Amino acid sequence: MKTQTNPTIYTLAEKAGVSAATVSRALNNDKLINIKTRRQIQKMAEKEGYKKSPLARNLSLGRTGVIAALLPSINNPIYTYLAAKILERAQERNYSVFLNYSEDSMEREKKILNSFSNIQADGFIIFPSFSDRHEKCLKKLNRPVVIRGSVSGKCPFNAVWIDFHKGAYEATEYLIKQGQKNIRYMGFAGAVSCGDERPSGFIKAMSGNGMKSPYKNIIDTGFNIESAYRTALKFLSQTKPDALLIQSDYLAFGVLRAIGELKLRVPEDISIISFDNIEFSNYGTIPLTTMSQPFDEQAKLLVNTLLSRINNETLPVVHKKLDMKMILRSSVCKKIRNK
Amino acid sequence: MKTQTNPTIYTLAEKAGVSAATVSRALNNDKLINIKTRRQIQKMAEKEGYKKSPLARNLSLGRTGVIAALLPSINNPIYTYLAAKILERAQERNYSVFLNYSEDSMEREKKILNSFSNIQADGFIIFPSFSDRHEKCLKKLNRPVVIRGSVSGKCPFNAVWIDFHKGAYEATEYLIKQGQKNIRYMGFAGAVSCGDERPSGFIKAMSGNGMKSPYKNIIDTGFNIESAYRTALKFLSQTKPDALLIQSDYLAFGVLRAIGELKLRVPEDISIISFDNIEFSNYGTIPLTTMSQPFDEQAKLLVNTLLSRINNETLPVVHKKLDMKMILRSSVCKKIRNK
DNA sequence: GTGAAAGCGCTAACAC
DNA sequence: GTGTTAGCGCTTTCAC
Repeated sequence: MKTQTNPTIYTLAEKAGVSAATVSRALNNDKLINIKTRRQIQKMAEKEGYKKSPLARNLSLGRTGVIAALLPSINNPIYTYLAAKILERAQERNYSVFLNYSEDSMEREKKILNSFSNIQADGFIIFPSFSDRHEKCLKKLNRPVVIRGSVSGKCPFNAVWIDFHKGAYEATEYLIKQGQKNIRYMGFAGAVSCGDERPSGFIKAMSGNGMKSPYKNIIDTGFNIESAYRTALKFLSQTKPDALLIQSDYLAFGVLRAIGELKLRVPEDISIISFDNIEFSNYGTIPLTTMSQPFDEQAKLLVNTLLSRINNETLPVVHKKLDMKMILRSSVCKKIRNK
Repeated sequence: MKTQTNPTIYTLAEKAGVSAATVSRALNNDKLINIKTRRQIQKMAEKEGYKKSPLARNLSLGRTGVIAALLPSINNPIYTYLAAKILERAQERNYSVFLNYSEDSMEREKKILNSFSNIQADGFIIFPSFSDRHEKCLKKLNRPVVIRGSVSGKCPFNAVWIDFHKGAYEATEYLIKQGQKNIRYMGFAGAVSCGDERPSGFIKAMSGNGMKSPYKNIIDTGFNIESAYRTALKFLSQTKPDALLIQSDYLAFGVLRAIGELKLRVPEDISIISFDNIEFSNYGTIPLTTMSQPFDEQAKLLVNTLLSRINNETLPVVHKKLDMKMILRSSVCKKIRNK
């Protein structure tokens, strides 16, 4: 019972009395090989506990078997969740994923993007969070890329994104229908420069309802939860809007802290709708009404389009927009006006 | 300006008029190579945009360059955060990480563990969440393992864990000092079987203060946030304890929803301490007092001990216990008794 | 239908 | 101090 080294196609070949090439073909279920020998070899491999070496395989195939991903943040669960789903999908297809997070700095985002040309990956998944001016950089990669974010029709890369414009529009309309008048949008202003269409959806709904200067109703929270908290604390101690539309559930939790400190009640004093439908949004003191984005479908789409492109570089570029769904919970109420 | 294939040690060797072996050595900064030629080759590699192929390197070195990890859950941010930190540390050392989540099923945990013997990895990081009876299974792996969880002194694997016992003890003592009397512990009972020492710390503190039958004060919430919510809703509509000690911030958010629905206030009606110090615990309507566990240090320790072991299998087994720190926030108050 | 042999890009034992 | 060579485990072209 000695510790023996793992079986390889050579040891199998020897045992089976055939060549290594035959074993290789048989294990890849190559139709060229006689069905009987094929089965026989497969059975024997199974029995010997044979495991393909991805390393050797990939080296031989001239690929790396890794896809590199750039995501915005480690703290917002939507991204770690998406990352986990991307991982799962990729692992199913025998790819591994090299994860990177830009966190809250444009410099870091650029740096990582540049470092991507040093890392050999078969393809890239990019969530731009500070700038959409990455084209030259991504072109230099010289490898398939899929962007998670809205792009113009002529963008040469695959892209999948969420219809935040429509989502924000619907959410705002809903608030208005509930009798809310003084509504503010809160979010990271920098996101607009890389295709965040929530503000524009908000503005469209507000102007459509005859409200003046909706642009002034947009408040920059900064990128992270702490800055959202601080901004909200300052803002809400001066102003008492009826309702808030918040860029993400994540930032909403920052705002909620400010609301709690100011002894305001949700939704009686202030209604809230946010975006994403992270698991936490359904828990905590007040379950949040939110615009849900599809997780599994999105992750699947991201890795599938990328892998198809990797395996066939001549495929046409695909741009795919996904819809949101409103999840009604307890953070919005009907506004009763007594005047 | 044609698309040329990447430089290899061979193309470099040719250009430099030396052998490939020399290039390889120079790039590994091997002292054997004349310092001048070394620098020269390094410079040229830089200039030509040479990138080492990890595939070829690892194949040659007879390793895979991957470490496989089994974590409990994709939803509790503490694990995704820890995962991200583990990833970072591993990437620094040129290892990639194969992540797996057992989610809420013992079957899945077992299945993944078994599948680990099929995946060639250089080492394993295991967070047991349902059972600690994995020894035979882990032994079969025949590779270095580090366990994140408490183990007995004779456990043959590396392990690092958090001193939850002490943490729970201190948290409970603190509640008692604040005048809380009727205190309950809520958490996933199944965790005890794999070394969760929070309940025992809680019991020790409670009995030490002369409270009778502290065992009855332990409530099983199940594994996930939804079951924690349901359990709390049922429990709290019948009983009104002074304070709750909750196994994790994550589960606390489930409990908070129940508290919110029952129109109870934190901390006026009920005080709360939980564990982990995830980012969310500092936000939401009420910032949570929590027992913080070290993230960065933990991740570093996990991958460092594993990698040392991988590179030197004769190293002694290390068991390392990490301390918690109490983070005072707003979910606990002094209990004023009027009687 | 199967085998021989070269090649993927690197490392390391051995020779000089 | 540097070169030669074999080898890591697989795929695939070309022969037979």
